[in-house]
Amino acid sequence: MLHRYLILGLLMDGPMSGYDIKKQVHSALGIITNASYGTLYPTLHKLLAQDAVHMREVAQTGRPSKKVYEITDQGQREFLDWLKRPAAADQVRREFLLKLYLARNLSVEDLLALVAARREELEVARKSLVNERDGTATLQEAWVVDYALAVCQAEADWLRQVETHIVQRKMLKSADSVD
Amino acid sequence: MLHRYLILGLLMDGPMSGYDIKKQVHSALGIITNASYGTLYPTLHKLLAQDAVHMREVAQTGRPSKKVYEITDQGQREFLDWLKRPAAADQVRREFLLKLYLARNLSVEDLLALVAARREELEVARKSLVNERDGTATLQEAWVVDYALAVCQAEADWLRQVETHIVQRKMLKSADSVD
DNA sequence: GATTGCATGTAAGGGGTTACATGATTTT
DNA sequence: AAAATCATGTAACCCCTTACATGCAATC
Repeated sequence: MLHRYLILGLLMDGPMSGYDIKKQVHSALGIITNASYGTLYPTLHKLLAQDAVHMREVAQTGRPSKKVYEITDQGQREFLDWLKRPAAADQVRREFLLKLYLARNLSVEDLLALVAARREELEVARKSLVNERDGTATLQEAWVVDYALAVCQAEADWLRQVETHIVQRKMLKSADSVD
Repeated sequence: MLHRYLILGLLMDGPMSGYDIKKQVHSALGIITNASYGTLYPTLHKLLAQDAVHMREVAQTGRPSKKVYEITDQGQREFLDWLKRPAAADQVRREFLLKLYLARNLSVEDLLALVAARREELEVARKSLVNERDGTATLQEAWVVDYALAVCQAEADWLRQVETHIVQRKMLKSADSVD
């Protein structure tokens, strides 16, 4: 469903091919979705069958011909309706959080290793987001990147706290065993 | 896949029925997943068929008999292997972010309404998280709630910035039209 | 007498990923 | 000669949600 509106929304700025859409998703929207061709093309076909878009084939010299999709009036109406409705709750599957919750079964050392690995991942993500932030062309793109940066930073801060808890508990335990 | 390890992880603390698992998911793990019976029972059946758990039926007086699942050695190995592997990347679908990205097509008033609605939602979520935080029994539960609170706060702060941008742009526009 | 809690499940469908398949052209 | 870019798609599968179906016991 999300990808239906994603496509309609991109087509609001002008006709595009499926390939063009994929490119834009990959470059500017990775924070929102990782949609692949296996999602994008079938969704376009569905939109076409439902007259939310229409399509014309454009021949090109030296390149395969492409199918350019254009949003219809009906499609525009559907998109604007969706846009004004309050957003559905985010669906986020956070494997790392689950691991942390279930980590009673892990030694303190393994736990710290898990946390450290996550922090490194976050740092890598943060750096690439900072780069991305410099290349943002529109205000909207900047908002999305800023969101990702804010969440990234919040998780990093939280992780530092978790790390402190773990270390404190470790010290308590060793104090116990010394007594 | 997530729910496979979730179940194995909960069974590491002792045998449980599917119903027990559902209760624990609902009370302590709502931030991580909202798994319903439609996920939990079939996953248990799969785990059973693969000898990661075994099951015995326990008759009860005055209540329906229940099927108590216990993790096997093989299941424990599988779980601990998973726990030590670095976590898979979070899978996300953030509808609100998508709307904001595509909101070029919205009037400033509608945009501000969208943002305001989101801020209210966040405030409601924050309050219920603060309550939940008070009721946490284990360190792990507290970590999870703290994570949710941190992300919630980060998004609220970011939204305030976005709101400022929108208002500034609005003022720029009206200054233009005065000239 | 109605609702909530305990306890189990299935069926249909939605939304998505991964891998595969094809083929020309341009760049390295 | 190999790899990347342009361009389209399908098939199989996975995970999960929603809605439905059942039935007894305890509480309000």
